[in-house]
Amino acid sequence: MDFERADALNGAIRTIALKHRARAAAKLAELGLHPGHEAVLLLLSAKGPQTQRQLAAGADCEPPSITLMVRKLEAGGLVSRVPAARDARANVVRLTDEGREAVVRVKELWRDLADETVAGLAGTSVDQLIEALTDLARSLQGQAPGAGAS
Amino acid sequence: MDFERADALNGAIRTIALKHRARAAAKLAELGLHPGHEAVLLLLSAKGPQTQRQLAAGADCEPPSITLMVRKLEAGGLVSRVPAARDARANVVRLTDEGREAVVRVKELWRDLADETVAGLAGTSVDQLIEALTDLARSLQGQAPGAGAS
DNA sequence: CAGTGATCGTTATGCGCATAACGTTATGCC
DNA sequence: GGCATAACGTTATGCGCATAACGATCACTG
Repeated sequence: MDFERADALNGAIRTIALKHRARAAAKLAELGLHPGHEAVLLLLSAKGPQTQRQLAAGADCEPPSITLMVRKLEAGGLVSRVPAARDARANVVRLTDEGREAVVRVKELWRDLADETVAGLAGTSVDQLIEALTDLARSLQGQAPGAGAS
Repeated sequence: MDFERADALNGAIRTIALKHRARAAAKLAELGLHPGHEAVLLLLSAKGPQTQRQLAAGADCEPPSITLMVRKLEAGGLVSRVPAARDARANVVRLTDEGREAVVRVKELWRDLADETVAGLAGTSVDQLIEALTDLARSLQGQAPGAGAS
């Protein structure tokens, strides 16, 4: 790939990441949340109570990030942490009733964000975009860190 | 858009942003750089010496971020800051000779990163991907923060 | 049963990025 | 010229995310 195409690709990813995150942050702020929190809440909503390790894996981030996010969500009353029954090292995180209400709003917000995100597309259909993005995301997710050109 | 598609879209963007950034960070670390620095260096390389304000606009970030990045790049000897001739408030940032050498390596790195990024694609062509991403990036860049669904 | 290694979670630290508040300089209007 | 307003850059602060180092617990082996 020549430099111009590479730069277009990398630069577009950078721009998309920044702007999308900024928009998400603006919307989440109305609920007192920050970017990343929605991933935890939606995961808990989709897959039920789970340990912080599982949350880290599901949210594509590292355990220390989960520690802080869960602490904030707990302080906000959206989530509760109880020691795991069979493993004294682990905590099981679950949604509170208040958390379940918040999830409803987060889901609406999440749909609004997606609508806004695709609102300005010029020549790309939403289906094309989603397919391309999910393909890329899956590719990056599974890839070993040393793959590709060296 | 239903929630599942919205979540696929938003989640894919989040994953792509995280993984792409992590890969970029790993590569840039070999040059003693951090994510974001490459954007500044490539901008200076492409558009010549410019003020920090212009860098902020070109790199899609805010002036305080530029202050710190430029400071680090200057400490690393890749960049020099001189007071602007016609405006005592502004600094003009330019590449040093060492910075120009670094740009060469950053460009190679940037191409490698792009190659790795598309290496695992399943059903999407590189051209489709780049077109979709640049379309989306341009859309997000120009959009007013309040547009779309409310 | 004792000891070794892996695993869960936390703390410490560092960077990118953001917003808010501030000092300094430039520019517009009168 | 004098003054209000805007613009450039910096500092302060806060969050997400990362890695590295640590204590506590589990699981596996001799």
